[in-house]
Parts: sequence; structure tokens; C-alpha cells
Amino acid sequence: VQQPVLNRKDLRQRISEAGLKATHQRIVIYEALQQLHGHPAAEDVFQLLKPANPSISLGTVYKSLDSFVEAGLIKRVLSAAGSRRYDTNCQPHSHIYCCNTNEIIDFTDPELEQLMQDFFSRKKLENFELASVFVQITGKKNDPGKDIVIRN
Amino acid sequence: VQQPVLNRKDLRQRISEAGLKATHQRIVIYEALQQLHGHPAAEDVFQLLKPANPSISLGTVYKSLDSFVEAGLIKRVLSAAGSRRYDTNCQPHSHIYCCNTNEIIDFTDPELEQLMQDFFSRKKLENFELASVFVQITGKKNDPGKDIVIRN
DNA sequence: CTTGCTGCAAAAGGTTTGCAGCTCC
DNA sequence: GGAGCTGCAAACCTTTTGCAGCAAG
Repeated sequence: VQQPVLNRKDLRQRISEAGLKATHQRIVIYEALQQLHGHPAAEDVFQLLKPANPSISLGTVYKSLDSFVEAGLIKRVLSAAGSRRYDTNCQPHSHIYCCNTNEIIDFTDPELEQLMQDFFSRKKLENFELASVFVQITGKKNDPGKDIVIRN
Repeated sequence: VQQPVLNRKDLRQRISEAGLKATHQRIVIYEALQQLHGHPAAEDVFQLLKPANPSISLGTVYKSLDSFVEAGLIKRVLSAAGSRRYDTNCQPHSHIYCCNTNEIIDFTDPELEQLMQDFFSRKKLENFELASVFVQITGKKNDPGKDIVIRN
């Protein structure tokens, strides 16, 4: 986790500034996104919130996450299995997908981002409006309990 | 399309050599994959085959495609929307997703593949067994009827 | 007060499963 | 003849939808 964890007051403000109503549900949904690692699915968020918010509904979680994505507060990413997962990190970065744990791990490497940017500013795709370029790394952790360590 | 289009006799052999029974259904399913462009979904294959093969079932298409993937004959890829699509091109290459047409277009660029290979042979990920690295390009065709042209 | 959001429940994809019968080898 | 595959239908899982009522601004 490299970005600041926001408290409820800041979350309320952030959601408001994005043009959305800062409802209690949305605040706790965003809070859950910050707490869950490995890029949670809507269901993961729902399961985390249900004990403390018994009346929250899965549909609301889906709708709120959609609203956040549309407002640019979070990003939607796909797991290698095709399910939708959510990412509070809006900085350019790549993802490592672990087939063992089904986790999606952030891989932030300025050198790689630079490499991609250089390549695609040189290579012109005609008849195509480029929206995004990212690198997807797939494999599996040897020890699922431990983190991945990057060495240059 | 950069790889040879196989006729039924060759397909039969290819499927057999992969350790699978060369049934009529599998042969026509593979044939359909070769004919369809933009990386078809199981449903696309089914729709193409149904007129000439009225008794074929969608379940068989799913199972055959899975068998092909497991045997290494084809690859499974995800559309930007998360649905499963199939690719007969097993050479290393990247994909361009068009959000307008939902097509997946092959982007084969030796320079890019080399760049990726160099980068990841240098960058070591400890506690992680790397399976694949690929670049995902997203955007939209300006004229959906025309192809994308790549200029260096 | 009014717009936008929530909860519910039903529906909609897309994919998988179980199994009896059929085909390929 | 036997293992493996097919067709069918039901089940499954994830996501979307419609709508009446509620809460935020």
C-alpha cells in the first residue's frame, strides 16, 4: 500500500468532490477497499461489511463500485479468471496475478512504465485511439504466505 | 492471420498428436476458430457451426475449447469486458482490445517482445514462478470498418 | 423538497456439471 | 470393448435491472 489511507471524514470529502452523494454505504465500501489487499471483488467487500452493516446489499456494493470507477476514484481490473476486481491505486502501475492465491499484486516500476511510454509514443497505431497500455504478469507464488520480493 | 490454415486431415492429426480423440465436433470447432477473426467466444463458435451441425451442443464447444487449451493447442484470452475468448496463435504476441467492436486484435512486434524479455530476465521476482508476461493495449478504432495500421 | 441512492428480488449472461448413451481407437 | 467424448438440461456464479421507499444535500 503506497497511497495514504483515508479516514471517514476524508472519504466523505473525496466522494463528494467526485460528484457523488457521500452515503454511509459508500463510505464503508471505500473503507473496505482500503483494508482488503490483493484487489477485492464486489463479493469480498460485501462479506467484509456484512457483520457490521447487516442491512447492506450486494447490489449496492456493485452499484457503488461502478459509480466510483465512473467517477475515477478507483479502477476496475480483471483477474486472470475473468472476474472483476477493484483497485484504489490510480497511479500507472502493472499487476502480477498469482494463480495459486488468486491475488492481484501491484507491481510499480517506473522503469517499466517509462519503457512502455517510450515504445508507444514511437510506435503509432493509425485508426486507433489508445486508451491504456499495461503489462500483465502471470505466475504463482512459491510460498503463498509470503510476499514477492523484487530484485534488480 | 500469420500461421498456416489447416485442413481437416491436418487438424485430425494435430488433435490426435495432442493426445485427444479426433472427433468430428473437435475438428469443426478448430476449423471454426481458424475462420473467425477477432478472437471468438465459445458462443461465436457455436453460432457459426450450428447451421451445418444442427446437433452440436454449446456444452461440447466449451468442453472442446477447454481441452484444446489444456493440451496447448490454443490459448484462452480475456476480453476487456471479462468474457473468455480463444486464440489459435500460440506464438508470443500482444493484444489490442477495441472497446468499440469488442474485437481482440493481434499485435505482433518482435521489438516489444524483446523489450519485455530483456526487462524480466533482469528484474528478478523472488518467491514467484513467472508463467507469462504480456502487454495489453486498450482503446478504440476510429473507423470500426477498417483495420489498424502500425507505423514505426 | 427533490434528486439520487438503497434494498430487495428477479433476471440475465456466461460457464460448469452430471449423466446416459454414443464414438473413436 | 473400453476410454473418452457428446448432448441435454439443470445448476451455478457473477453481474445487472426495476422499482418502491429512504436519505443526503
